[in-house]
Amino acid sequence: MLHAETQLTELRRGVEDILVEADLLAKLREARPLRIKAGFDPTAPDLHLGHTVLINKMRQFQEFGHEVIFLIGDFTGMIGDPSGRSATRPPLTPEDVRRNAETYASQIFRILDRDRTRVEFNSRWMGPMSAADLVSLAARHTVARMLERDDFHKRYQSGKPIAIHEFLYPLVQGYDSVALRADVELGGTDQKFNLLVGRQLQQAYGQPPQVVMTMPLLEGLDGVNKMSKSLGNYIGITEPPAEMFGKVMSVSDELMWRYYDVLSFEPTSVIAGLRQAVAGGANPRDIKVRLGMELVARFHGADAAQQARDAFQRRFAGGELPEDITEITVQARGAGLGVAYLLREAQLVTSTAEALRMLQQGAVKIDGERITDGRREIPAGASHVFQVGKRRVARVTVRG
RNA sequence: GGAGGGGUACCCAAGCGGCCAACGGGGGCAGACUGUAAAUCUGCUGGUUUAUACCUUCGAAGGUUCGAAUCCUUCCCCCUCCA
Repeated sequence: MLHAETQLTELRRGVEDILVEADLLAKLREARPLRIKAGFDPTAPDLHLGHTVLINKMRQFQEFGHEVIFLIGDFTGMIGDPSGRSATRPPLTPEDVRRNAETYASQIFRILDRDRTRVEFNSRWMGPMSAADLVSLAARHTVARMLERDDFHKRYQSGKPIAIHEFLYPLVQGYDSVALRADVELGGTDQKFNLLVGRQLQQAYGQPPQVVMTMPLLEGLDGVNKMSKSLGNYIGITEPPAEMFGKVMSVSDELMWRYYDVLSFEPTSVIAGLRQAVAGGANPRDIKVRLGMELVARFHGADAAQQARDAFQRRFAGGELPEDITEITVQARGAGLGVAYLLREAQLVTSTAEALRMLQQGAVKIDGERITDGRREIPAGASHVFQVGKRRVARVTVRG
């Protein structure tokens, strides 16, 4: 096992907060595999790179020889984390939970080592808990401490209702740490309060308190908002290689470094070297290519990464067409079809008005030749490659 | 319960009787350039068989007017202050 100080240096990377760092160092010095816990929602997972910041940290612990526990909060899911939202979630059936757990597995084991990951469900210990046990658990925490949590505090102050069961969510999550005898718990910065409750409960149950590590929320492709599916600024980990690579390349040169810090597995020393290279005049594009390849390789393998890069370079640097072009057939009206209508029928644009705009802006090419006349008729039976901008391409055949 | 402020296109936000398909910003798309789907600059950013035309849109429904996002009535929804 690596020297404790060395581990700590790498583990600190990309982390928002470590509470308490001295405790972590002490635990690492014990030179035993630590139990690293991270909890996940049992709702349908569709992970993007933002989520992987946390999973990457789990992997890092794993590489250092620690025991990683992937905890699915199937019991907690029935309560619903009160953080922020007011609407209660619909309860999940056991089948839902099992199916979601499988989906999780298929996604996280692209990063984590399956053989060294322990998957747990908190219903295992929460399910059999008796009412007396629950009261006993509740007795170990105080209302005043609960009200320290920001959203509880605000709601209490403004006289908005707080249901009793909402207090149970942090308690149960904290009790999970007791049940697992966790040494470290990982979570997003928004989970800080819940993670700290775990610390307090462990002490109340006579256990050494876990170390809490919070991970920052990753900025999305726009570099401003947090990465989220609803904002559309995300890179999903199941996206096809070409898509994933392209999205990485679309990140600004500045944001690229942020992604390097929290998403890359390259050692910090290597990244520092890359920064120096760019400062010395190296093309940031090439550094970005490197990051794109690392990420695509992680989720799709090295071959796919090579292909994605080569295709990208041929297409955008070389101006070539992509290799597999979508084939579309549209119906002629009379002897043929006007270009503007054809583009709409082929769904390369959403309306005739947009087609005319694109034509006017010189965005449309037929077999590589730029055209601006939307009235041009494509005769029935003809088949050409149509491009709208750089990214929309299709081979369109006009059927008579 | 009382007083006031507001609901405008994907988002924010101007307009307050005709020149409004509606300023400006963000986002998005496109072009140029390039070192890339970076940065920068420029243009576009309701729809319609391709249109100095027509249709739909400014919370909802009515009304006044030659003409309304702009005025009136009713209704719905948000926010702030007082109690």
